[in-house]
Amino acid sequence: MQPKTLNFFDKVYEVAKLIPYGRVTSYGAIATYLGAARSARMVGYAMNGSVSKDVPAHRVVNRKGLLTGKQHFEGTNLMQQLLESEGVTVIDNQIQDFKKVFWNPLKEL
DNA sequence: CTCTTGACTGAGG
DNA sequence: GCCTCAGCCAAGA
Repeated sequence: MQPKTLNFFDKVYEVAKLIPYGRVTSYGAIATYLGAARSARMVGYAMNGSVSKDVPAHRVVNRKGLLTGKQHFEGTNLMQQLLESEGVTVIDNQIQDFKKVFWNPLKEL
C-alpha cells in the first residue's frame, strides 16, 4: 500500500510516462487512476514541472480532446505538432478521432 | 490557519 | 451541441 505521503505529482508523472506512442489521455483519467477522480485539476497543475520530469505532457489533454495546455508549451503550436508527429491528427487544438487515440490507464493498466 | 489559483469535470439551460 | 455555474482538491503566499 502506498502511503498517502507519496507526492501526488509524482504519481501523475509516472502515469504520464506510461502513455504509449500515438496515444493520448485525459486529466480526469489519470486522476481517477490515482484514486483522485475529483483532482483532475491537480493533474494539470502537476504538469507544470513535467518539463523537468521527462513527461510527455503533450499527450495529456482535457476530456474533450482539446489542447487546453498548449499555452504552457514554448510555442503556440508545439504541442499540436508533437502529437501530429506521433500520428495523432490535431486540428485547431482539437484532437481528431479522440476516442480512437484515447488511452485509458484504468483499462490498459 | 485562511485565501487564491488552476493544463478539469459534470450538470443545467 | 455550446455556454455558464458550481464543486472538487492540492499547493503556494
